[in-house]
Amino acid sequence: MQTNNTTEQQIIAAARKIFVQKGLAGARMQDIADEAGINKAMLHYYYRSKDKLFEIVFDEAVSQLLAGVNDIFEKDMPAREKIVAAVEHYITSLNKAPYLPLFVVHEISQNPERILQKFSNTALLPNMRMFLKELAVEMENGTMRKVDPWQLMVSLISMCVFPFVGRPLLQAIFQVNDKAFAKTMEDRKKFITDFVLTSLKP
Amino acid sequence: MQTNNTTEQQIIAAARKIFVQKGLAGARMQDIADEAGINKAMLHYYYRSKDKLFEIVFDEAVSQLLAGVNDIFEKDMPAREKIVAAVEHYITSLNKAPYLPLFVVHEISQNPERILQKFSNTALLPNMRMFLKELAVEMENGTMRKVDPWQLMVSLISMCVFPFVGRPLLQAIFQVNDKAFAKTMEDRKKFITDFVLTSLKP
DNA sequence: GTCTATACCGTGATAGAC
DNA sequence: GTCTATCACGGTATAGAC
Repeated sequence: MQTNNTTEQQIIAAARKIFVQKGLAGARMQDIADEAGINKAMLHYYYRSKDKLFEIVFDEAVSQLLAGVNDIFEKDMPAREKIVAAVEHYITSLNKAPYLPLFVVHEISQNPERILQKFSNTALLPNMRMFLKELAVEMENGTMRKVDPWQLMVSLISMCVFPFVGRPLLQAIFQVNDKAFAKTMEDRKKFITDFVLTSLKP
Repeated sequence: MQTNNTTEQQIIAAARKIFVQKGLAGARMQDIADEAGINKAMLHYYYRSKDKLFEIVFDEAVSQLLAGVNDIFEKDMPAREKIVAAVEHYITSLNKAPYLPLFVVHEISQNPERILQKFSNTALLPNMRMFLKELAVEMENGTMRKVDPWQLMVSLISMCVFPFVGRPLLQAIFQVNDKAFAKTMEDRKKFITDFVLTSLKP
């Protein structure tokens, strides 16, 4: 091979930026080409179509969102510590890629079928189910107040992820800039864990 | 006037459905025309452009999302009861229009400037600020555990709204159908209020 | 007010020279 | 591998007959 893979990488980086920003329908191949500093023809040379390119970016985004969380639930820890670890991991991770959740959620809603296969080859479901069982056991033992484990799980995810999804709206309502927002999310780690663990005290 | 406003209304209804489903960039004027049972030319006759039509639908959606919440915060009630009322109202309202939040949030992220003026002519901010102050007073008095009122507010919104935003994802992960989802959200009202009020006990 | 036909342009994708 | 030129299509929008 004469060429190194720099061009492919540049294209993917550019595609990631544009697709995440504008979505599949809103993104233009020209935008991606400009961002990568090449011309449209090259995009089709390396990746056959817009859809092919998008699929790569989308899959990568889903993996990034799910990575780590799965590992945490797998660890051998008390449920409470898993909650703390998950919140810590999730907010740190999202602070680095704040636009990912909205992108993924929007594209899934545009094409729900796309997501189904992605989940079949992930171990997320079994690990999450196991965690829900662990919660149920603690509640049965009386070491944790009884609540619906599923609702609890959804609440945890909501409290961590929603601020990033609703970020433009929240910033508009509460008048905070980007830097203040990131700082607030950093503080939010402690708030969520305290808030949740307090509510779960037996 | 020879014609009644049925056609206008049909167009708006169709536009609402298509725009909310596919977003501004993804929606086609042809889709809207088909949905309304007329032809494309009529769309431009009644509403000059796609953007004009979109703006009407979008403004309506924002109003629908904000309406009611504002009234609740304005009422003369203890903070705890406001929380209960807000959760009840919000989930009931979203169960009737589950795709609105994702639509609004996505379009705001595409064009953040659009939202700024909408908020300036809404009394949402002052009422919300007042509510935050009420929470702070209760915490000062010791009738409520001390937490950051802003983080609490964001958490409430998150727990109510996120399940609808992440609905396709949640349904995929936890394998529930539409009907079961609506029922689960109905149950969620009680979960959220119990969960939050328990955590806020002094 | 409602339709058909069409102008006009942007877009994804390809052909073909180098 | 990289570029320019171009095709084919679909999109918004308008003209103009009825």
